[in-house]
Amino acid sequence: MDIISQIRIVTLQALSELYPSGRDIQDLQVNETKPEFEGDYTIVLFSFVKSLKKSPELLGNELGQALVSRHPTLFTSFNVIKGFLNLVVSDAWWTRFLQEQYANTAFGRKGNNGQRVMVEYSSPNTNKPLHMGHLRNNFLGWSVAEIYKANGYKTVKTCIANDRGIHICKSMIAWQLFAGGATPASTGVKGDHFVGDYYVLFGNEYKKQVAALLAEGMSKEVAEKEAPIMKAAQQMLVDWEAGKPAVIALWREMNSWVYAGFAETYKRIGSDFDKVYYESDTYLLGKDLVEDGLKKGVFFKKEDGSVWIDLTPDGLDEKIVQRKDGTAVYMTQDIGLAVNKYKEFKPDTSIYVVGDEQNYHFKVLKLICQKLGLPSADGIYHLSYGMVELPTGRMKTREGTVVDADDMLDEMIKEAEKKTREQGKTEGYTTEELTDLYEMIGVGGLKFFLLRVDPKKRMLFNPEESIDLHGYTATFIQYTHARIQSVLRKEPSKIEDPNSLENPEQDLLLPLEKSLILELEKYPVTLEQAGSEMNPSVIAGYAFNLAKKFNSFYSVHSIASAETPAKKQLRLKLAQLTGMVIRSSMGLLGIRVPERM
RNA sequence: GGUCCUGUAGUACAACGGAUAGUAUAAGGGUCUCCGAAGCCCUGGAUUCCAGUUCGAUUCUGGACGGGACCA
Repeated sequence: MDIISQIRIVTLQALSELYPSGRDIQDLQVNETKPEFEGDYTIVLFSFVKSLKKSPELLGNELGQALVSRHPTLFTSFNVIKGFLNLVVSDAWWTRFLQEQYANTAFGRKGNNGQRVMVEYSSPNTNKPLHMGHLRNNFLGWSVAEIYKANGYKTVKTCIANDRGIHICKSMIAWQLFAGGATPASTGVKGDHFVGDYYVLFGNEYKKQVAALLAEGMSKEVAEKEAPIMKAAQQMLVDWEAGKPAVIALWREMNSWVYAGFAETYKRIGSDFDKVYYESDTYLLGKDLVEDGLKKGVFFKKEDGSVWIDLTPDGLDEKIVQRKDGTAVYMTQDIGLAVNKYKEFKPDTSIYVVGDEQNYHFKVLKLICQKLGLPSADGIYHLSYGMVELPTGRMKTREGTVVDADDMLDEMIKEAEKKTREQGKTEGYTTEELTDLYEMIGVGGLKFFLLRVDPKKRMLFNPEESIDLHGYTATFIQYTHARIQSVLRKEPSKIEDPNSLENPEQDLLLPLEKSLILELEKYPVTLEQAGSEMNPSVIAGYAFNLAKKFNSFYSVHSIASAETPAKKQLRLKLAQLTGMVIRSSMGLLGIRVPERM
């Protein structure tokens, strides 16, 4: 059990025995002691001085006295300052913790809890390549799934490919008009970029046509509707829905180019899915649910035949769920897909990693599902993340201000190579090992940069800063790992002698050793917190702090030539566990760590 | 018009209602005859404003002013 829980339990016990009157104390706070005071953990006394009718000082002293005398193996001493009871945890407790965990490769991970979580993320449109926003989405979704896995859940990673609709028709029309039969293979252009280029061409041509119509005296509104290329795209969408073979064939082919392109990028960033849904399969879903909802009286029909739900009692609006022509809206599809997901995987929780511009949509989705009485409804959770902005403002595809994912990855890897060369520590590496190392540093750096921020917050992406390899970065942590492995490699005497740590009187823990152990001990709790908050940035912050603590420790105390054999064993174990926890926590972010760099 | 999110050093990010608000960057200084200096150590700067709740507010409530998103 983790130390804070343990302290909480013994404290509650002591309190109820000392003061039978105040048994129902709930808000017991156990915090880390601030560095300027003596102690490891602190109990905040203010919250229950009132109910016990004692001064904080008296209460603190009585409680501290009781804790130290009843649990001599846990606490060695205490002090009371104002309303704070500071407890010193015994070195023996910390060394026993280290002894028990240093070889535990699954440290922090939980066993199967029987719960199932589905995480939908990535979900790209198939008409253009991925950009920074998609990367934040991918990294988040993948990492949250891994964090759940580590917390004992069964996870299903899923993705919905938005493979149909007007956007892809625009690329298709432009390709027909301007490509002259060119393909990714014939041009050597990556498939998603290739198709994206035609999407841009469509936009340019459309602008030209609208301008021409305006010059003829047409109003802006009419011109935007009448531009021939737009009409052609809309016709193509109609033909697609009618299943016209030539259109379907072209659609298939262009999508296949895009998928090939995506596959390359996914491979590079390590994204994977257990199940991919396609909008072309799901866009008609949900129609029978509309019928069902009408029957149940959850929905109502307007005079024009459109179907709505009234959410004004819930503080929202009326929301359309089926158009008057009987076609589905996004909401209906999403309900249908939610039902399908539930049928196939029975998740207890179904997480959607989608940008915060869709907060309203998901609120409504969940509410409708609940009103329909769908079993999946309560498990729906929108993991909403903020937009990625550039120093120049928001990214806009149409204004060409997007940062392309592939370009950014290339740049990061190039920078990693440059800096690694400057360091000149890679003697004896093969070419493949070098390539792998550059990717590890480059891709890892980008992932860390995007994951270190609380997901729900908007974040600023500054390309200059993102390629920095110092400070709060993946590289710093990777470096720490490499250096730990270097020490362990050089240390010929194996870690052994399980009893060597049980001599606390002789070998007190030094402050830097202790602070490192305390940090290591927090890993399981941190992992739980990251899971319950669905927040990988918690892990990122933890891994950084851990690396920092190790570096501080390492720069002062020698491992190889420790003062005593027992100290050496202790430090070797510390180093080994630190290395393992770094690897494990970075792994949850999808970031690999090198043995050397 | 309505709903929701958000405001912390020059910049980017932290802080279950708890002690003197942390960290990174950027300035400057120190540090490799000794396990990896992509490191370590030292030195300055911030809670938008006004009320309220509380022993205690960056945190909770209301308002003002900024920033952002969504709904028709």
